[in-house]
Amino acid sequence: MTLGLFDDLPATPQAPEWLEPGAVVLRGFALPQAIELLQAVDAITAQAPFRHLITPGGQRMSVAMSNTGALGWISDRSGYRYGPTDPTTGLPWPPMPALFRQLAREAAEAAGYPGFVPDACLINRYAPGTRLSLHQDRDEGNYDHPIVSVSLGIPAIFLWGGAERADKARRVGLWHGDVVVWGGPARLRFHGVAPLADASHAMTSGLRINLTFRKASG
DNA sequence: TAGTAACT
DNA sequence: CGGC
Repeated sequence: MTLGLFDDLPATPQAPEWLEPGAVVLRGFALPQAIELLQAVDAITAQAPFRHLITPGGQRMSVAMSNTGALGWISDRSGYRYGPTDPTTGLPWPPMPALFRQLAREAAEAAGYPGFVPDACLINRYAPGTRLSLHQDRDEGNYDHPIVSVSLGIPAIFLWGGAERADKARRVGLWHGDVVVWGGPARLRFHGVAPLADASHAMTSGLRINLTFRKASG
């Protein structure tokens, strides 16, 4: 994608691409806010720095993570959970910017989930080679609320699996500005990210930034 | 088990 | 694969 000067500029408003009932890719949905979103990520991660979490099995995740909002997702040797404070600093996670909340609500509504009010935004930073193996989002209080995932920077191949880990995963390209929303019958689908290819993007210093919005409590 | 090794 |  090093040649794709205009890869993040869709020629026309894009039709929603349904992966299955309940799950949709909104191409370019976050493009108008991309610069502001990335500026906010810089401000947030100046307070809650990116770090590589450890899985319960003791392995270092290749994705660097931070959080914004009342709750943040964390992993360590004792498990996965949401918590109100950053284990690295002991401070509350930085408050979620109104722009983030609004984008998540609008994307969820466009996907058929009106009234989404996220209380957690996991910020994932991917460098070339970074991956995220297939998993389910199962650490939230209930599964009535959708997941909203915003892609910024260099492209990735999203792995869209099934209800069981062994199900074959579909490979879906995600570019700067794309937003994936899944909920309802698709809420517990396995998903992940293939190892990132080398690429560059002017707005992210050659990285991919992913914002994943969830309602973790309530 | 949000990762890895150790296979085929 | 074994501890939440």
